[in-house]
Amino acid sequence: MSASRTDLQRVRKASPKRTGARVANVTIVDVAHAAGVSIKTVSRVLNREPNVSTATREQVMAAAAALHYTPNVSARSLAGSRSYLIALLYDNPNAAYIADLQTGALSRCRAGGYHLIIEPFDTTAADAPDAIADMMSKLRTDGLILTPPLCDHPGVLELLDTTGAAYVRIAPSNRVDHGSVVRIDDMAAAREMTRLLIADGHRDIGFVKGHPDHGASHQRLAGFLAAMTEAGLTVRPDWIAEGLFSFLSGVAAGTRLLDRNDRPTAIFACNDDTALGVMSEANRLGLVMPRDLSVAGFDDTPTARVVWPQLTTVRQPVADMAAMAADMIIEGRTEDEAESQLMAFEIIVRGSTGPAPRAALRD
Amino acid sequence: MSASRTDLQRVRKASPKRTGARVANVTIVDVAHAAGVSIKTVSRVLNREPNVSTATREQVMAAAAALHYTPNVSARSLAGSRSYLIALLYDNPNAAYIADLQTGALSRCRAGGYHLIIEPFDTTAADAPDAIADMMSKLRTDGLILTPPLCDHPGVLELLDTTGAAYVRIAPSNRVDHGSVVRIDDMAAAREMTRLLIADGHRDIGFVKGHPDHGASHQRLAGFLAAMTEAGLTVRPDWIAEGLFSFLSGVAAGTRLLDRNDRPTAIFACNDDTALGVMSEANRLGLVMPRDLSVAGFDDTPTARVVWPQLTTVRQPVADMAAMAADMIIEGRTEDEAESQLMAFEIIVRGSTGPAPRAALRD
DNA sequence: CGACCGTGTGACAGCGCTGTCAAGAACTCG
DNA sequence: CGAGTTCTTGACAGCGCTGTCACACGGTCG
Repeated sequence: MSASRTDLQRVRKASPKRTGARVANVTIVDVAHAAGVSIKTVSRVLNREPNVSTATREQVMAAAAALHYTPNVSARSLAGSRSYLIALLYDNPNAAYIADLQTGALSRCRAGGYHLIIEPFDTTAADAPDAIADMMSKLRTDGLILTPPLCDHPGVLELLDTTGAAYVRIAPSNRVDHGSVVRIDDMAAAREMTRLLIADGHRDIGFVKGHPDHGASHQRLAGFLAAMTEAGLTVRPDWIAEGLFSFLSGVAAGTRLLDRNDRPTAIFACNDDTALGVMSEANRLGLVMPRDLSVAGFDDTPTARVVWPQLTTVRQPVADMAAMAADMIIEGRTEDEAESQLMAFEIIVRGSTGPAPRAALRD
Repeated sequence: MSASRTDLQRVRKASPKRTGARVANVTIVDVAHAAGVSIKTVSRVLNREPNVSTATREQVMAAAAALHYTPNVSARSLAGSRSYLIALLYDNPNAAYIADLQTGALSRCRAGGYHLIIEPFDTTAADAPDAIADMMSKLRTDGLILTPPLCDHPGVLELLDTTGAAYVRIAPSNRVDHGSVVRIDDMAAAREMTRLLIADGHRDIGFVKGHPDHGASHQRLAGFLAAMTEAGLTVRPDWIAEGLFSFLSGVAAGTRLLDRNDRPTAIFACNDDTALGVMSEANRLGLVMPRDLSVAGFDDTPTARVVWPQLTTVRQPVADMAAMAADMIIEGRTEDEAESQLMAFEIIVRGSTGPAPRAALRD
């Protein structure tokens, strides 16, 4: 212990070119010296390469630990083929969703000695692919995680395919079999949620669509329709409202569906923000939930637990999905054959849904 | 145009060691060749160093543009003193707050050719400083942005001071004159909000404290007390409830303050999440806002606009604060004398506050 | 008009690490 | 027991760039 401490002191003093103010930098040379081997052998041990004797390996490990050695990412990136950098690309207004993705990806990155670069991109900008290419050549990222709606951007996908970059798409909507993919079964989730409403006695159920650019929107609608059909219920076209995944579009949809005499007793919105908009409008119209109206969402945003009544919704394991994506990149599972992972969802029942009002007793 | 295009082709073909699948990498050598100068001169132009003739500068710029050259960050970091990497460190449950910080910091990073590394840290873990030191030596970050509550962690501050790392603290609570700082005047903001409630006729005002570890909590309480005192109003100790910045602590505070006969007509909570908890509890107790109770928060989280009624709150320019912090690091303004920036806040009046009920008419 | 200075430019070393190759040690087998 | 094979290790080049130094040139000044 105290010996290694002394070593450290010496090494620090010996190296002449420390940029004074920075953290002390122990290099691979110091470790090699301390362990009595060549730097290449240290490199082998650190990279878990085969063909190193156990004795050597342990010596090196001990020396590295004693010196608190941490390999320099830039040097590794420059010399080798890996940069230990993963970029998370997004263009998504939903802060909570992004935060969850980051948390998940970061947990896996940290475990693997990787770091996460986050880069927001404006999907609508014409030069989005250029900006991404620029970033990739600057940083030499080992892989990209694409989130909706970026994961469906044709130009971006084309760029990545032609350059052969490693990338994983999270919850893509179209071309689901294109590239490596991590997603949930949106259709099945929406079907289950609809079944829940039906089981509560609802027969007059409205639906608010999601943003047409997100493929999940269409799958969720399909799930809704499937559940209605299998229950023998008719779907009224005027009870299906447009939506854009935003709170305000939910308010507008709420007005369309609720500010009338023949309104549905339950509304299933394509995501939580929209559902919250519907609830806000229901409040304005004096409807009490779930007595007069049941509302269900999709995503389980933090806000869903905070409104009154709390929102019944579908939970996607967003963090787990991002962790899986990071994993696939770190382990190089995007290389040969693209992989597709289907993750489990969960229906979260809270106060915003309840038994359908018995028509005879009201009005 | 077509000439340079041809050059590009040739260069790509000529360089033997492209890792096939990656993005084509134009190096500084290619640019130097195309411009007919040495690589050092190209480097000078790219780094805006002085003593380059205008003619040379323009030649180099043209060649770089034609070749779509982007300097490799790792190589720059390894060879030079800057890494073009800024780390945003956080340990904060509030996704929206972090997302805003990221957005702000990223906007400035991108403008300066920098990249943002995000690193969550568990403040309570004993080895937080070690983990940060580890990250710094791995990545050689040019600077760190510390957010609450990390920006008040004594061990972390000590580490950064001894290593001489560049860092900026966002909204620190204690030792405000320590290191470079970006913040708002929490006390003034809380005072103004309280004045607003008083101007609405409220005399019976409750307060929910923030997390005791965040200095902002204390300053906000001080602002509240100052406004009450200057208006000649007495502050009832039993109308000041503990809080932890969380929704649940808001619910608990709501129970304490509202589930009784002599309750305040207005409650000012130290942040939005807490205020939302109070509102949730008010809803449960059948109180209608703002008729029976006014509630004000602090932060202007996205949720504040989404609940019913919408929450009156204080908006901090979170993104701007992070952008300022990134700016200070990029321009090296943390080096010599520490800088302290005070940013402007804004009172956002929405539906959750209104005139005080006239006591004579109710009860 | 020679000593001196500022300006513009390039040669070169080397940042810390990994990939390649070669060489010695240890082991196998007919 | 010698040739062939595998294991273990190290020397060395070089990734793409910046920092240092040196050099050539034109201008200034006593």
